[in-house]
Amino acid sequence: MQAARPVTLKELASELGLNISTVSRVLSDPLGRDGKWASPDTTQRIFALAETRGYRRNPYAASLRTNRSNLIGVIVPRLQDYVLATIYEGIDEAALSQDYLTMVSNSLDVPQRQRDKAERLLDHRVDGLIFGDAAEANRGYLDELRDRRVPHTLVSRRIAGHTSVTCDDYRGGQLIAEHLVARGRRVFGVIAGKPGTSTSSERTSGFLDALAELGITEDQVTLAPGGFDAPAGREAAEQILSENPATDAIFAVNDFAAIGALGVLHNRGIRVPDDIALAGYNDTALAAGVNLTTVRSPMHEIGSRGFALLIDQLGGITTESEQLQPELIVRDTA
Amino acid sequence: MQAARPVTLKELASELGLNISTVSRVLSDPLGRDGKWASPDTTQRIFALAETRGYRRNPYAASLRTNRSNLIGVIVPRLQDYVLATIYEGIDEAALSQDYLTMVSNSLDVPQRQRDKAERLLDHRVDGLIFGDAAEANRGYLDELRDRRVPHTLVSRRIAGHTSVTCDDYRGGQLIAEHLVARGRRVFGVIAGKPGTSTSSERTSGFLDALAELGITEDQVTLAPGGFDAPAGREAAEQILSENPATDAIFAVNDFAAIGALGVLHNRGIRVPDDIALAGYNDTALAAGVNLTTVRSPMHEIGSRGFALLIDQLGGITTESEQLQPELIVRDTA
DNA sequence: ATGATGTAGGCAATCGTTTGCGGCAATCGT
DNA sequence: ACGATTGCCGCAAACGATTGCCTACATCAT
Repeated sequence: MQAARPVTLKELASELGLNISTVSRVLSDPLGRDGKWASPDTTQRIFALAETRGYRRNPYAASLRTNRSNLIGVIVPRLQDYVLATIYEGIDEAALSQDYLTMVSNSLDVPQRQRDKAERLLDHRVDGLIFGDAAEANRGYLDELRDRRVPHTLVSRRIAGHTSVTCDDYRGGQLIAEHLVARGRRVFGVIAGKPGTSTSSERTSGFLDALAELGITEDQVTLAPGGFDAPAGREAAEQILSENPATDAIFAVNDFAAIGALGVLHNRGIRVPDDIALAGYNDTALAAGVNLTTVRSPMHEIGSRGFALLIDQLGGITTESEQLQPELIVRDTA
Repeated sequence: MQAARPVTLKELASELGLNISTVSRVLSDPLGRDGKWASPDTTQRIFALAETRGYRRNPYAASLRTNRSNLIGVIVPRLQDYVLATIYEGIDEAALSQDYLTMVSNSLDVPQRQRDKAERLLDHRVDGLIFGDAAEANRGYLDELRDRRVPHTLVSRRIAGHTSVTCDDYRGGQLIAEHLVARGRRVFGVIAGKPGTSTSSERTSGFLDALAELGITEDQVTLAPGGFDAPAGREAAEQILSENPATDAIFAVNDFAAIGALGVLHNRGIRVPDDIALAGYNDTALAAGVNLTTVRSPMHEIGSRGFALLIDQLGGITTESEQLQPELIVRDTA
C-alpha cells in the first residue's frame, strides 16, 4: 500500500483555472508571497490552495529541468568517529538552513572506497562534495576531481591545492607543548595518530617544534603513530611506556586515543596527572566526561564553513582555505 | 565552471542507430548482459558504448517516471552518539548493497524536529523512513505516518504498533544483574538513561526484575535517570553516591554514561572494581578502550535488519518486529 | 497454405517542473 | 488620441528516462 500521491502543479493549476506556468512561477519565486509574477489576488489564491492541498514540489522533476539537485555529498572516514560526526552535523545544519540536503558515506580511509562512494554520490547528481578524509593516499582522486571541475571542499584534514577548512592544528600542538612544559614536564610521549593525515602531522609537528623551542631535546620524546581511536591509543601508550619508562607527559592527538591511554595508565596504577600528565585533542564530550585536558577545535564550525565555501564554489566564486583557531582547555589530567 | 554533463540515453541511442527504448531496456535489465531484450550482438554493442562513454543513468529522470527514488531516510537522535552512528552504518551498508542511498538527520530527540526532518525527507520523496529515535514523546507522529501508509521501521528503540528491530534489552539488563550478584555485589545504583525510551526502561526493568529474583530488596538499589552521554553519567553517578554511599555496584544503561561515572569514581579515589563495580551497555569501542564490563548489543546488525524489513515493506510484505540477542562482555570493571 | 508463436526493436505518451517567448489589456506619456 | 509601457498570464518545448503497445519478419506445427 503506497502513501497518497502528493498534488501536482497541474492539479493546482486546473483547480484554480490558471496555467501551470503561472502557478510554478508564483510558488517558486524567491520573494515568496510578494513576488511580482501575478496579481496580489491571484498570488494569494495560489498560496492558499497550495497550502490547503499540501502541495510539495517534486524535487526530481525540478532537478530534471534545472540540472541542480540541491543535494551535496559528504565523505568521512567513519561516522562512528565523534569528531567527524560533529563536523558532519555542522555541515548538515548549515545545509538545511539553505535548503540543501546532504548524504554521507564512510570511506574508512581506504582510497578505493573513497572513490567508489564519491562516484556513487556523483551518480546521484549531487551538486558538490565535501571530504573529511583527505590524505596523502587519496590525493590522486581529489586532484582528478579538480580536473573534472567537480565542486568540492575539504574539512578537518587538508592537502595542498584544494580549498579546505581546518583547525590550526600546528598551533594546537604548540599550545599543549607550552602548557606541559610550563607545568614542569620534561619527558614526553606523543600518540601521533594516522600517518599521512594533516591532523596527525601538523599537531605533532607543532608540538615537537614548540618543545624544541623550549629547550627539550629530541631524546626526551618518543613518538608512537597508529590511529585515532581508543584501541590505537592503548597500544601507543604501551609502546611509549615500554620505550621510555621515565615519560612524565603524554600528548595524544585525539581525545579517544587519550582515553585509551588513560585506560592503560589506570591499569598500571600510574596516577594521572601526578605521575604522568595526559592531554588529548578536540575537546569531545568524552573529554569533559573524564576531565581530560585537551585542545578545543571548532568542529561544528569547520563543518558549516566547509559547506559555505562549497556553496560559494557553486556560485562561481573562487574560494580560499580557512584555518580556525584552537583553544587550550585545561582540566584535571595535565 | 561546471563538470561535464554526462551522456544521455538519447545520445547513446542515436550513436548506435537504435531507439532510446531499446537501449533503456537493455541497460536496465536486471539480468545485465544476458538479458533477452535485444540480440546478443546488439546487447554487446550497447554495453560497450555505454561503458566507453561513461553512461550514468540520471536518477531523477528515472524516478520521475517510476515514482521510486531508491532513497531512504533515517532519523536518529544524534549522530554524535556512537551507538546510533553504528546503527546507521549498518543501515547504510545494507542499503548500498541493494542500490539504495540513505539520508540521515538528527532529531535531538525533540518531537517537533523529528517531524520536521522526516517531512523534509519525505518531500524529497524517500521511499521509506527508518527511525532511531522512537519514544513515547513522538508516538503521535509515528502513528500518523502509519495512517498515511508511509513505509517505516524503528531501530534501537521500539514502541508498540510499529515494526522494529531492537536488542533484547530486558535480557541484557538481566545479564548484568546476574553477573553482578554472582560477583558478590549487594547494593546497586542504576544510571537509567532517558525516560520514555525503550532502551532505558527495558534495560533497567530487566536489571531490576533479575535483582528481585535473586533476593535483592528494593531499598538496596537507587535509580538515577538522565541521559545517555558522559556528562549525564557523571551527574547520575554523583547522585547515586550521595544517596547511598554504601553502593558497591553501578549499572549504566549506556557505555558513555558509564565512562562519565568512571570519571567521578576516579576523581573520588574510589577503586574500580575493588570498591565499586561498574558495568555499561552496548560494547562500544570505548568500552574496550577502558576495559569496561558491558553488554554487547548487535548495533550494526540492528541497522541492517531494520533496512531489510523496510525493503520488505516496500515490496508489500507485512513485517514483524525482531529482537536480537545481547551478550555479556566481562572485562576489568565488574 | 495458414494461423500461431517468437524475436528484435520502434513509437509515443508520460512523469512534474521550469522557462523562453509571446499575447492581450489597461495605463501612461506627450 | 495614439504608440509605448507595464502588468498578468498562457503556450509549449524541454529535461532524461520508462513502458504499454505495435510492427515486421522469421519460424514452426498442422
